[in-house]
Amino acid sequence: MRPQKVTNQNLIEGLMSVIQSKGYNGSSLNDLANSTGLQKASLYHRFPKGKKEITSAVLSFVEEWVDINIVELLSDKEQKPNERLKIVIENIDNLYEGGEKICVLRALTMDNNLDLFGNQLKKIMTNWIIGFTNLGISFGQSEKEAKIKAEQTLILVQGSLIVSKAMSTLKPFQKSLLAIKNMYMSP
Amino acid sequence: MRPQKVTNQNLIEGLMSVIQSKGYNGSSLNDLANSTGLQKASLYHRFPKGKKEITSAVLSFVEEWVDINIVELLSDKEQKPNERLKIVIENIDNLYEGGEKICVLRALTMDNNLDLFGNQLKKIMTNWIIGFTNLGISFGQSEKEAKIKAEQTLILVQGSLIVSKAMSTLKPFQKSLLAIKNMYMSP
DNA sequence: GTCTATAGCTAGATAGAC
DNA sequence: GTCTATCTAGCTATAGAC
Repeated sequence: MRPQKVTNQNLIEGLMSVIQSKGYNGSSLNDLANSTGLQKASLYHRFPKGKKEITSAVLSFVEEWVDINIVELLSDKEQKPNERLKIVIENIDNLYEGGEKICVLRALTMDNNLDLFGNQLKKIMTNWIIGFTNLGISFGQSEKEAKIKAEQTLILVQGSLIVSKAMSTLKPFQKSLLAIKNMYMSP
Repeated sequence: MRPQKVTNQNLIEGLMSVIQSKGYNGSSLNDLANSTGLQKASLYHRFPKGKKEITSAVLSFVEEWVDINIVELLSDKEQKPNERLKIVIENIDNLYEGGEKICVLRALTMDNNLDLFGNQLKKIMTNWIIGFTNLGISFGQSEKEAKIKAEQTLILVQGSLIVSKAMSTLKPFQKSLLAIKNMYMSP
């Protein structure tokens, strides 16, 4: 067997950036192959089911990323709630590059793709909400209140990314991150 | 000349529903033609520049709809602010069919089509924000405060539509409409 | 103004050499 | 495991009859 030209890790990062900016239907296998330095046929060797499998792998990567960089951090009772929130907000900011990047999740919520990836999308969003719910509880909120606010954080991030993109200014996203902070830190 | 089989109005409504659910890259000319009852070639007769022109026409329709059913109503000083808000919230609810429908604007901020439709998207969102800013001012807010809240309404609607879609429940959207009401009506 | 037919192309996917 | 070459289906877009 020949040696791998590209590690799986680098592969996924390249693939994700294409899907993130062009969406599922907008990303051709040529685009995807070019982003990795491999040929189309080689991509099929790694992902026999083609674009669907590639996208699913990207979503698995995102799921893991969210678990590590959001959910677990927010749930870590060894850290003060203030500190947890601060770090996670920074992570979210970095993930979307300050609001420049489109969210992979949004890119896949179109009708034709929901059948394919709906379960993975739901899981990632559910985990995100669980993380922020844990944070709210640590801040002394009731579980019900914490859940409502947690859902709100997801809505604010997703919504502000759209508005930022369409209005070509990063301010709405940045302001929403601030609003999330204030939601928890001030009364 | 033969008679038109379909009026322009009916044409646009069919076309919009396809683009709304499948996105720009996800909508083929066959999809678009089928949704209208015309053949592909007939669509080209009505929209010589093809899919781009079709999409642009849909966005013009949306722009007009927003102007009439949101911006103008919110700015109408003959009506009490409470009343204006109530009616507009109902209109938004109907537009998205309670949260079932994807927003055309979102569908087009996605696939790297911003080069093609960015200006129209920006205009529609700007108008939306102007409308709600006028409402806020009528409620006694400062212009600055009103503008911030207006932008917030757009973020909440867009964000909650995504979350509703992904989580397959209409609750986030419905709760966000309520939150918008409370944003203006309660202190 | 609408249709059928088709050109020309690019998409996703596969075969087989190395 | 990666490559070149190629298949077929679907795409956008056009030509021309009615």
